[in-house]
Amino acid sequence: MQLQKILSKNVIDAFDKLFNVRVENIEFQPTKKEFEGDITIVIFPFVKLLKQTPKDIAEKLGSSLEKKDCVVKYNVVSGFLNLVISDDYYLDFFESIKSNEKYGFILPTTNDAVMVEYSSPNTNKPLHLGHIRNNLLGYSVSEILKASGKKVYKTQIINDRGIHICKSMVSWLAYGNGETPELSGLKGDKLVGNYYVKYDQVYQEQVQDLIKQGKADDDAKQQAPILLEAKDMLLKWESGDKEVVSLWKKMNQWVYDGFDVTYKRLGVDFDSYYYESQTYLLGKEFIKTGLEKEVFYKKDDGSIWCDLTSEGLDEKIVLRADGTAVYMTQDIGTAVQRVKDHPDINSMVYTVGNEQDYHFKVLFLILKKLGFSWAENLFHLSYGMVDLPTGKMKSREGVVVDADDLLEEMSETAKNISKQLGKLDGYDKNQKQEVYETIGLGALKYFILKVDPKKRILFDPKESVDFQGNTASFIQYSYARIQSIIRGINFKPSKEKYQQPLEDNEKELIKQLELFPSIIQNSATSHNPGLIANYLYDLVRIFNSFYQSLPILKSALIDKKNFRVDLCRSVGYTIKNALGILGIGVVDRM
RNA sequence: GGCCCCGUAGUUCAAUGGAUAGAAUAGAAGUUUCCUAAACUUUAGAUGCAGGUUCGAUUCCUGCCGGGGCUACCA
Repeated sequence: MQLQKILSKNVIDAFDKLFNVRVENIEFQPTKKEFEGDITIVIFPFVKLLKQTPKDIAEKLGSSLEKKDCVVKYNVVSGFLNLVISDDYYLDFFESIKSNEKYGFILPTTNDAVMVEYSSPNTNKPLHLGHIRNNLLGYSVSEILKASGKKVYKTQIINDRGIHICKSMVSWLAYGNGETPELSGLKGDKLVGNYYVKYDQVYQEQVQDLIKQGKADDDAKQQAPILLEAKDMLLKWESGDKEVVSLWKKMNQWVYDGFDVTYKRLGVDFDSYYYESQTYLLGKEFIKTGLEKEVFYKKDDGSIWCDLTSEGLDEKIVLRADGTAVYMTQDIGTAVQRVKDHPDINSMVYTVGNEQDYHFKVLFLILKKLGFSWAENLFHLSYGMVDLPTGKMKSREGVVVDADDLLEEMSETAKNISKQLGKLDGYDKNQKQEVYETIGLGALKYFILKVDPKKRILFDPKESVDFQGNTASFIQYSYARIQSIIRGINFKPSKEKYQQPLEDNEKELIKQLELFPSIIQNSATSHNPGLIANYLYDLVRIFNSFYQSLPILKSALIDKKNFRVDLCRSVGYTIKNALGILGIGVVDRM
């Protein structure tokens, strides 16, 4: 049984007996290292309730807890009751997890199922650094949720329709000369991206021309010929024009194939894909339903709106006057479709940048108004932009860090450093490449994930990914050292052999191990982006490996006295720091 | 203008309303008979400003000052 549960029960009983008061929530926190003790109860909240001084309460409570179960002794510092936990408790606990191979990785499965959406790129631009942040967040959150015992469906919404796609298509038709990924050797997403850029160039030129001819700015922007072409194509597409649809399919496939290469290298995957082209019609249906239910209303020009002013928001369009779908229409359809396809899900997470905070506020509200039960459990995992030293990334101006380029660069950097250090001599070519990828991508992933998602990241491709300090490579290095130690030992675990009191860093290790499952659980349930970012369970595979090695290592600590001395002196610090880096030095819920 | 997010050591990041605000880097000074020095030890250094709430505020509230975003019949 977990420490917190034991103590919680005892404290509640004690309150009942001593003061004749039922208390519900007991606050535990780790004892600061300056004081004696392992776990601390904050007394202040009870002062008003009991009308006694904090010291008195703490003393009474302390003496009643002392010598019970795992509490050896206690001390009181102002309003803090510090409890000292017995070594036996730690050892017993350790014995219990030592045999459990899955300890800390998977919590008991529940019936909860959640769908996590991430990535969701536009099909006319290659993936960039912002998508990398998105993918890493979404994937990590999925893994955390899985570890917390939930069934997780990883998915994405592919924006495969709309005016932007038509822009690339128009541009390719006009300037492509039949270019394909095979002919050009370009990744499909890159190729299509080029034509989107081309479209924008031509469009800007045409707008300028029109302005020179005396048109007003706004008119010029609306009347550029290439835009009209694209709009025309959108209408054709929506009406199912064969040629348009076939071109659309072809170009989209190029893009998907290109994306897949990037996803694979990044190490993320999806259980399903949703295409807006397949859900926007369903969305339109629910616009109709909403209109009947008077959740929406129609304006004179025929456009349909949702009035959210009573909720403190404004009016939002949900269907254009010409009857075509907008973003909101599609998102409503997509959400409904997902629940239809997966009746067990009762919660959804959308990993989308914070510039869409408002959109999701509105979407969730509309879905609630439409009366869906699952609409109560929708969560927007919102994250900040990734800035470059040169300023904001702007895809239209070509100021972006391309995802593929970045991944390659990280791997190259790892390669160069490894070569300098000469640590990989004796590995064959494939092994080396694998190590470069692990190190390079690990550095990137950790660098991005360690930051609170809400915050902007300043990313300097050249300098910011370091290989020292609070970095993935340091953790990887620790892991490698631990493995190398373990390789050298044979131990036969036996509690009886252990005579000496636990040393502080040993005790700390066990505490951390005990804590691990609750960290996962709290990360998963709190929906707190900060927690999620900091307790990333699935950050590269290194983390898993790292934790797997800890119980083994701890056994060695306990059972091999001779070895133990060396280990504590030379490796204790490594582990401790690695744990600190992983963000689990924060013992707040034992 | 309205709404939302962010302001913590030189820098990059932490801190369920709790004890003396933690790390890492960069700076200064040291450490190699021992498991891989991509390491370790010591040292100095921070809550934008002003109020409020309370036993206690980096955290909650208000105002200001900075940075960013949203405020499209774009997605």
